[in-house]
This record gives sequence, C-alpha cells and structure tokens, in this order.
Amino acid sequence: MRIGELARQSGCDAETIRYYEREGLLDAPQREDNGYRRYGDAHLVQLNFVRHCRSLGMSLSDVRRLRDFARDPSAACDGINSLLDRQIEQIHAQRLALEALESQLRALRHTCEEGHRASECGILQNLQQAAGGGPCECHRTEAGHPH
Amino acid sequence: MRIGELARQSGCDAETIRYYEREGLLDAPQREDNGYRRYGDAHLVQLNFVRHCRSLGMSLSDVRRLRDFARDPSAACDGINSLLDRQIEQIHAQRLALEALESQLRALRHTCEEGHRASECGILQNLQQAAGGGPCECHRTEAGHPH
DNA sequence: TGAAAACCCTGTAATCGCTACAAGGTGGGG
DNA sequence: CCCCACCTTGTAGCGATTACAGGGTTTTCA
Repeated sequence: MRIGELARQSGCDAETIRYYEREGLLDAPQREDNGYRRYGDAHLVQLNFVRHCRSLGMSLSDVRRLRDFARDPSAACDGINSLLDRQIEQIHAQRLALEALESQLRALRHTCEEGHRASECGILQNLQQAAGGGPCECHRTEAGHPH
Repeated sequence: MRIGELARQSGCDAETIRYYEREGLLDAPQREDNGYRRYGDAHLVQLNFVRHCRSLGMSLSDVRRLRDFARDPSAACDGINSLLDRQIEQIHAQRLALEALESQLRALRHTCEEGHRASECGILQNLQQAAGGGPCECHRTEAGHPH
C-alpha cells in the first residue's frame, strides 16, 4: 500500500508517518520506480505499536527503547518493567499536580460572580494581591480555611 | 535592581525575564548607561503576577489578557470569569485523561514480573498484540474484567 | 594594578511531537 | 490536454522556555 492508504488504515496523518520514519520509529519502506513509498502489513503493525504507546503517554524515545527490546527477544525484560514504572510514576505525579491545580482554580473562581467591573473582581484582586506578596484564595494553606 | 537581582527575588531565570519582556508580558525597563536593564519594585510585582498565573497552568496569552483586564479597571470582568471557566474545564479534562492513563498503565504493568526474558514479557506481548489489532490489558473494556 | 570571576548584552538554535506549508513530480479520468 | 488527487523533499512554525556563542562590563581579591 502507499502512504495515503497506510494513513487511512492507521488513523495517522501521512506527514506524521514520514516523520516517524525520519526518527527511526518505522522501518524505511521499499520504493516504487517513481519514488513512492510502498508499505506492507508489517509496517501497519509497527505503526500501530507506536500509536498505541503514544496513546499511553510515552515519549518517542521510550517507544524507540521498547522497539529495541521487542527486536531482541532474549534480552532481560527488567528494562521494560522499569521503563513502565518510570512512566507510571511520571503520570501519577502529573495527575496529583493537576488535582491540586484544579482545586486552586476553583477556589479562585469562587471569589467572583458575573457582572462586576474588573476593579471589583475578586479573581483579579487575588491575583494582584498574590503578586504583591500577599495571601490568595488559590494558594492559601489548609489551616484556617473559612469554609 | 539589575536583572540578576530580579531573578533572585522572583525565583525566575534571567533569560526567562528577557523572554517575557520580548513577549510583552513585562514592561521594558530603563537602561543604565552601559545598556544594563534597571528594574523597580513594580517590575517585581508584574513578574510575580506572571509567575503566579503560570503556576495556575495558564498560557502566556491568557496572562496577557488578564494583564489587559488589570489595566482597565472599569471593564466588565465577565471576560475574566469565562477565562477562568475555560481554564478549569481544560485542567479538568486533562486530569480525567491522566486518571485513565494511569490505570491503563498499571493494568499493563501487572502483566509482568521481574526477571523474564523479553520474549516472555507480558507487557511487550500486550503491546504487540494491540498493534496487531488484538485485545490488550491496558485498553480492555470494563465488562469481563477477570479481577 | 592587574587578573579573574561574575555579571550583563544580543542573537540564534535547540527542545518535543507534530503540523503546515512551498514547490515540484506523478497518475488516472473526462 | 486539463484537472484533481496523490506523492516527493525540504523548510518553518507552534509554546515556553533553555542553552549556547561571542562579545562587553563590573566587581572582587591578591
């Protein structure tokens, strides 16, 4: 199949496929006489592998490492396990950070209703106070929360 | 104060400060005869404002918009509120995505213990199966989960 | 006084994972 | 023959920094 067909079957943009080839994540395909890339089913599997890993939040260099493991079936798989452990740890930390962020933003949001002028806006007041070194709703400490 | 001092007081790298100035997030400071930037306390407050908004996950263009609101105290603050609402919605969606990701990764991780060879590694098997169009632990449907 | 360390300047390129061109070649149908 | 869809390579853009290179200036310490 040609690159457009591979793009359709994988749901991946043709330019992204060429990008993966340049980055060494996809084997370079044969070429037709006119220079067009000619792919086989093995390329589709390779590409799905990359997309699936990406959907799990892995970086392209992580995908490259997994591909290397897959090509050397006798190698110890401890590297795979620790790669996943690191990935889980990273996602976990990001999730905790986003949870904190969301509650900070909600606290800040509660300091203003609609229809004010900017000078009376609790949100803006909080942000400006914080910039001046003062306290703010979004970064207040747990102790002493009035709710 | 000079840029190094401002960097120390704000906890922001000097190169980042120059970048903010180029991007119009920080007023251009006066210059000494030798061309060095000379900042006042107002600049520190401006910079803290930017850093605080960034710590809430806002983009630089959002910060610019907030700055514009802060400079026009008589403007309606509805724009500020909806900016925050959009920001909350975005962070919320990201958090949900990360939660799903984390549980997918943990499910995948459980398919392998240490000390195997790569060919026996459940993780790699799952990833390769998924690439071939088959089922995988990380993206299985809720129904029929054996645990 | 003189040298070294620490600071400052501008401008440019790198990061990551794509995405979007520009400028051209190829293939098949009406 | 023309048009449209497809393919090629190469280059530049996104966002928010970070990291130089290649210079000039100031401070410090012996």
